[in-house]
Amino acid sequence: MNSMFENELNYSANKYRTPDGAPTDIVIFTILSKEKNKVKKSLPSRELYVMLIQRNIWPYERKWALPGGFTRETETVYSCAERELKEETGVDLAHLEYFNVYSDPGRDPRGWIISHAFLALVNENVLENRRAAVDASEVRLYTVNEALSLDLAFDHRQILQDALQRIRQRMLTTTIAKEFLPEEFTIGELYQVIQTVVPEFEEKNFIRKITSTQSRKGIIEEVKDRNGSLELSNRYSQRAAQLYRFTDLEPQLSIYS
Amino acid sequence: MNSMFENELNYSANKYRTPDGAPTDIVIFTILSKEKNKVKKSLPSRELYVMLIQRNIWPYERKWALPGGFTRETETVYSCAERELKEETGVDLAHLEYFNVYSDPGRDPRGWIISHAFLALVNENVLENRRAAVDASEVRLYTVNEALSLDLAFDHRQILQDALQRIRQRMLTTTIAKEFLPEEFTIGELYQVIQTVVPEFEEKNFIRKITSTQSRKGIIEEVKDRNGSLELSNRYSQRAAQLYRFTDLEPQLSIYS
DNA sequence: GTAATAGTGTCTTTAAGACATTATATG
DNA sequence: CATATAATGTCTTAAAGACACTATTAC
Repeated sequence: MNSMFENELNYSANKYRTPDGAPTDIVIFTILSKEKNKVKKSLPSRELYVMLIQRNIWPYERKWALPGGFTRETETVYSCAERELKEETGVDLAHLEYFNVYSDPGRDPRGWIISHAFLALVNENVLENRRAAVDASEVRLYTVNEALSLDLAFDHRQILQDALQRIRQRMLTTTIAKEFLPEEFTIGELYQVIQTVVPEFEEKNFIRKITSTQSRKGIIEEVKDRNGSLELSNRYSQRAAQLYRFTDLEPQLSIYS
Repeated sequence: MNSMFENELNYSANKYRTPDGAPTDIVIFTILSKEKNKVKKSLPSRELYVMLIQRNIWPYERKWALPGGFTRETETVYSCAERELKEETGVDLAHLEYFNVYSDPGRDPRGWIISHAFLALVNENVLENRRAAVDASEVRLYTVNEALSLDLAFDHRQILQDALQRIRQRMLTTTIAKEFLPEEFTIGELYQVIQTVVPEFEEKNFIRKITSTQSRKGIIEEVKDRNGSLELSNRYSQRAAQLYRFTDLEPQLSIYS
C-alpha cells in the first residue's frame, strides 16, 4: 500500500510499521453578539462559540467532533487545515494557527493516526452568511461551555481545552482581538472582545493604558477622516466614541524589561 | 504493510495513501562557557551551541543533520523525542518542548514523511560528561552561526531557524533561563545567559527591575542559609554577589495590562 | 593602587491605580 | 430628566531611565 523508498536500492526497505494517517483537527472559534436592549443603545452581549460537526459514521457515530480531515500526500498539514476550514465555513482568509500534535497510541480506533490541531478565528459576519447555506443539522456552533460538557469524539475534549488555553494566551499577548472586530472599532468593543475570550480580564483604566502608555501606544491608532478630524461612532452608545484601528505593530513582551 | 482498520467491517477500507513515517527532529541547545581571564576573576564568555550529527547513510550522506528518529506505533511523538534526546545526550530530565510540524511534500526523498520538531535545552555540565563517552566524530556541537552556515540535510536549516526564533521568544517571556543556569546564580550570570541567547537584549538597570518591580518581583528570590542570612558567591567576581534562585512562579504577560 | 564586578543614591519622567466628575446623545 | 456609554481631572504611589557614586576583593 505504501510505495516508498523506491529511490535508492541500497536504502534498507521500510520494515517498520507506518502511520495510518496524519489528519488535521480544527478548533474554529467565533464570537456571536446579541443585541441586548431595544430601548436604549447599548453594547451587545458577546459569547465565544466553537464549531462542531456530528459524525455519521463509525467510529464515534452520532457524537460531536471537531471538523477536520486527512492530509493528502500532495499538501502540507497547514494546506489541509486551510482546505477543511474553507469546506466548513467558506472562509478563505481567517486566522489559522497550528498549536499541537496528538499522537497517543489508541487515540483513534481506526489505527495509528497522528492528528495535527489548529485553531481558527472567524468573524461572525462571515460565518453567519455561510451557516444558512450549509445543512444545519450536522454542523453547529456551541458555546465553549456547552461544547466542553458534551461527550466529544476521540480526544477532542482535550484538544478543545488546549485550544482554549492557547486562544486566551494569544488574546492577551498578541493582537488577534482584531480577528473578532471590524476594521474600525471603539475601545468599548475591544474591551468586550477581550473579556469574552478571557472572562477574568479586568483593567480599570483600560482606555488610558492602551492609548497613553509608552510601551503599548502604537498597537492601535485613532481613525481620522481625510480632513484629519477624528472619526466617531455611536453604533453602541448614546455618546459617540472614538474609532480606532490596529496598526501592524506586533508588541514584543518580556518578563525582564 | 499497514494492518489497520481491522476493527469494523463496515468501515471503508483505507484506500488512501498513508504517510511513510512520523519522525521527530530535536534541536538541542546548550550554552558553553569559556574562562576568559586567568589573572583576575571575571565572568566567562558564553556562547549558544546546537548539537548536530553527521549522517552516514542515504539520503544526505555525510551532511550534518539534527538528531532525531522515527516514532514507533507504541509511543507518542513526545516520548519519541525523549527517547532520542536520551540516546544522544544521556539526559533524562531536560526542558523538551514541541514547536512545529514540517510536512512539505518532497521534504524527504525517502517518501511522505512528516517531521515533528522539538527544542531541548541542556546544561553544559550534563552534556560535557556525555560527550567524552560518545564517538565524537559523528556528533558535534556547533555554534548557532556555524550551524546556520552549513549545508544541512533535509529542511533542517529552516527548522533550526524556527527553533532559534522560538528559544529567543521563550527566553524573554518565560523562565527557561534556568535551564542554562545552576540552581543558584548571580544576577550577572542571569543577565549574561539572556544576552547569549538574545544578543540584542539590554537593560541598563537590570538588577533593579528584576528585584524591585512589583510585577516581576517573585520570579526569583534571594538564597539564604539556615540562619536566614543572605548567601553570596564570588565564583566570577572580586566582590561577592548575592545568589538567587528561580521560584516556581511563571509570569503572565499581557499587552493590555 | 588597579581592575573587575556588585550594588546604591538620587533625580526626573512616565505610568499605574483609584475614583469622582463631566460629556454626549437617546428616548 | 433618567439612562447608558465615553472620556477627563486629580491625586497618590510605583516604576523607568539615566548616571554618578560607593563597595568588595584579587592581584
